[in-house]
Amino acid sequence: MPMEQTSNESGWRGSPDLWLEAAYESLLVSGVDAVKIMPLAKKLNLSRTSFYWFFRDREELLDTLVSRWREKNTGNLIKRADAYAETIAEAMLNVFDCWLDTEIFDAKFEFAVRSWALQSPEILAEVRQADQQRLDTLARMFVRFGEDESRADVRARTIYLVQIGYISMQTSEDIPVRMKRIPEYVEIFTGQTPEKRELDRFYSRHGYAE
Amino acid sequence: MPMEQTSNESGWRGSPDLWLEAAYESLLVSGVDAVKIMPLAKKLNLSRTSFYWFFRDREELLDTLVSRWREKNTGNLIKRADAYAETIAEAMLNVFDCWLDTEIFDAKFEFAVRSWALQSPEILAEVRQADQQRLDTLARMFVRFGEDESRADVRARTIYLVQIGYISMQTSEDIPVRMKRIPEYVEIFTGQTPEKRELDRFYSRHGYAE
DNA sequence: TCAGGAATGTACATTAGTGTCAATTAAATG
DNA sequence: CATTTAATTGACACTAATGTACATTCCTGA
Repeated sequence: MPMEQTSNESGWRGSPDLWLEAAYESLLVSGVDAVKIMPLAKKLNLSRTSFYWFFRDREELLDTLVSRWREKNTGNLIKRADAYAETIAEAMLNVFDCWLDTEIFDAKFEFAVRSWALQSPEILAEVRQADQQRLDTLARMFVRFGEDESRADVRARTIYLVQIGYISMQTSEDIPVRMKRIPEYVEIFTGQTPEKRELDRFYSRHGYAE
Repeated sequence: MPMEQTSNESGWRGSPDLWLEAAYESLLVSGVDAVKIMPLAKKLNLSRTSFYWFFRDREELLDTLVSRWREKNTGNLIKRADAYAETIAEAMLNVFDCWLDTEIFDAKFEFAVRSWALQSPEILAEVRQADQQRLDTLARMFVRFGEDESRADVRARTIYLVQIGYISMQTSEDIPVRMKRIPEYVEIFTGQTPEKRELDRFYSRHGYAE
């Protein structure tokens, strides 16, 4: 039976995942220009050159990071927007899951990639494509609940832009503060007041008691 | 009479402004890590070392860029939000001026600085302070028109976040598209439908005819 | 017109990164 | 236990950037 190839399960110290994880962390806290082999090696206490055993070059490492981002963030957002809901308010709350759970949507990762797009046309193209997909999905959600196309589009934009804006602000308020604002956001975004039971379902799903 | 010290008015080829302008452009199109003396020198067709006549070092150049940003963007946004208005819809439209006129608010500059904040705690502190000032001003605007504190706060956030999000998306739609969306945004943001004459005043101010 | 300061350029020393290669070490496997 | 394979390493060659020292050029005003 083959051994699991993740991390340092095998007696050796290094592994692609180890380097990738270190790269991911550097990207998040200091941006793409900090993702350099030398500093990563120092962080991992490995010789710089052993990196080349796992990756052809720095390029390849960065490409892997992008794939990771694409799969995680865009994928999950679309899933949430398409999830079952009885009212538009409930659907909205489903989407809000993304903004509260790092497992579903990685905001720091998102910001890091968007900043990266500034210096790389290829990344910019990736980001634009993601934005388009996400906006389309959100607009579709409103149409599903009877909003007309043009209105659905502006509403989708509002929601999405607020979130991207929030991410760009890099603020991290504590959960209670954000939870308090939720009903008001739902109302502004959908034009509908959420039912108490809808909110309760949402709060409980996030392990939050009023 | 002293000669004007801007640009290359004075028979010399170089000047602080020349370097600063080149730095500004590089920052905008490729991010702070592209603001390096060697490439700038190449761009300006000057010897790299003559830079040191005008600036102590790279640090000093970057500091100058930050001051520029602080003065332009935050300053003007606050002015717009405090401008005279008869209704909240009109006030909102005043603020929208920022999002349509590069002279008033430099969105690319804004994004570049925010991305820069990722790798520099000092810049992050600057950005946070700016956000706070801007949000406060916007909230004050809503309070002025009778909104209660908590509601004013969420509304201010919504508007501001949408704009920051828009900037982060780095999309550049043409003016007609954006203009079409304006009335809907006003409605979502303020809860009030703008009067025709208010919109007309806004459109004409931006040289746009329906 | 020429002295002196403003601006530029050349040469040098240093640092942080990149990637290649050949030698070596350590685990897994027969 | 010997062999193979996976992973690690140090030495080398290279590039792009930083900043300093010093000589040179060019404009300006006395």
